[in-house]
Amino acid sequence: MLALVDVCHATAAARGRLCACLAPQALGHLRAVAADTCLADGEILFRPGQRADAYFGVRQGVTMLTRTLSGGRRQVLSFLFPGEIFGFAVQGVHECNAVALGHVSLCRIPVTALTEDPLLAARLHRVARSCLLDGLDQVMRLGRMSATERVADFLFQLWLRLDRPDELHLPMHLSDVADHLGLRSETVCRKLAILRRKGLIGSLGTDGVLPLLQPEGLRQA
Amino acid sequence: MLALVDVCHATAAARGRLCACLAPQALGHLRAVAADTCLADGEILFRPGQRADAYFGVRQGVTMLTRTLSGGRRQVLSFLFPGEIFGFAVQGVHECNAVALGHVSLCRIPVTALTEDPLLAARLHRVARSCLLDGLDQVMRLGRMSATERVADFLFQLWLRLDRPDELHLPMHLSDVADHLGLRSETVCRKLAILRRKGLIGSLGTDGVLPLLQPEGLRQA
DNA sequence: CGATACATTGAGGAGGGTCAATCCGGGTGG
DNA sequence: CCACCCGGATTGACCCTCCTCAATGTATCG
Repeated sequence: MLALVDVCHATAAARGRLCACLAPQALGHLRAVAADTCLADGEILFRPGQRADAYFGVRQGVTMLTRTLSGGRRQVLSFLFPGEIFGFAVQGVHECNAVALGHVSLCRIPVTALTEDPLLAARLHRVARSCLLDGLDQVMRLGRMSATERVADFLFQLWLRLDRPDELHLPMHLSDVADHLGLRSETVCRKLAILRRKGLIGSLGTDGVLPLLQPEGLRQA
Repeated sequence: MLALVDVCHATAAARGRLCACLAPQALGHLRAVAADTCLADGEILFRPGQRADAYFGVRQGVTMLTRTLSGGRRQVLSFLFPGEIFGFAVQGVHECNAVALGHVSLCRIPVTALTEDPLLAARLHRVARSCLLDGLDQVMRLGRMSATERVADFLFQLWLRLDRPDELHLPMHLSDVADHLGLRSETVCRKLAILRRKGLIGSLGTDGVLPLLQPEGLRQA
C-alpha cells in the first residue's frame, strides 16, 4: 500500500501531479483508501461505456488512453507517465480505452474517497482541469502544426513533463505515437530521422530509449 | 439581472448546460451573484495570461475561444452557444482568447461565488469535465478524420448541441470554422459544396443561416 | 536458424494547401 | 437611385506534404 507517495516525490516538478498538490493530511487519507493494481503489456484497464468507479494513478510504466472511430481508425488521446492521474469521466462512464504499455503498476482511488474527503476531491478537480490544458496543447498540435513540428513538440512537451531528462524512455511503438499525433508511423519515423540529422536527438534504441541532444532546439521546430 | 435562468429553459437538452443540472436553491443563489455583460462584434472578453476571476455563461450570441501559435497560426478551440459556460482556468490564469461573434450578452459568475456555494462549485466542475469530453471529440476530428468528415461532423455535433434545429445560425466566418477544424477556409467552402450536392444541407445564406436537409446523413460522412 | 514484429527507407499518388481570379451582397457616398 | 467599393465566399489551377504500398533491415524469440 505505497499509493502514490513514493512516485510523486521523484517527479514532483510537473504540473497536474496529484501528490505535488496534496496537503499532508490528504496524503494520509489517500494512503488509507488507495489500492494497488498491476497490468501486463497490452492489458486493458477499462473500455468505453464501463462504469467509472475509480481514478487511477500511475506508479510505474506508461498507460495510454485511446479511442476508436469507424473504420478502425484509432486516436491515442494521451500517454500517462508515473505520477499522473487518469480515469476522469463525466457521467460515471468511461469514454476511452486505457491500455498498459509494458508492465504497469497503478494505484486505484475509489470515487467514494472523494465524497469522504472534500480536500482530495478539490485537488482531483484541479488535476482534471489541468488535463483540459494538456488537451489544448494536443488540439494545437493536431490542428495547426506540420508533421515535423508535431513530432518535435511531442518530444519537447514530454521532456518538460518528465523533468528534463537526458533521454526519454518511450515504451510505446511508433504507431502509437503516430496515432497520437494524427500521422502514420512511417511519417513519424521519417520526421525523427530529420530531427536526428539536425543533431537534436540521438538514435531511438531498440529498448525505446531516445537520447535528447538539444532538447531546447525541439521547441521551435 | 436575469442571469442564465431564462436562456437555459430554452436549451436545456444539451449536456453540460449549467442551469439544466442546477438544483433550485443553487439557481436562487446564482441569480444573486451573477452580473450581466455585453460585448460587441469582435470584442475580446479576455486574453491568455489574464487573471481568471469569473466564469461566463452565454445568454445571447456566440463566443469563440482561440489560441495563437507562432507565425500567426490560429486555432479556434470552441464555439460557445447560448446556455453554455466557459472561462475555466487552471491556475487562475486564462489560456486562450475569448472573442465575441456578433453581439453577445453574457452573465458573469465570480469565482468567489464558488467558495460560498459548494453546490454551485460541484455543478461547475461537472461542466468542466463535460468540456473535457467536447475536447475529445475535437481531437478525434483533427487527428483521424478527412476534411469532409470534419465539416460534416462539426455540423452534426452542432445540430445535436442546439436541440436538432431545422437550420443552423452560424455567426462565424468560414475562416473561423476552418481554424476550428484545422483546415483552410477554401477547403471548408469546397466541402460544404460537396455536402450540398449530396442534398444533406442547403445553401449558406449571407445571414449565416444554413438549412439542414438531412442532418442524420451528416453522421456517416 | 527461421519466424515474427517492428523500424526504416523508397517510389508513387492523393488530399488538402496555396495563390489568384471572380462573384456577390451590403454599405457608402455622390 | 446608382456607381463604387470592400470583405468575404466561391471556384479554378497548381503544388507540396503526407499517405499508401511495398521492399528491406534488424532484433527478439522459439
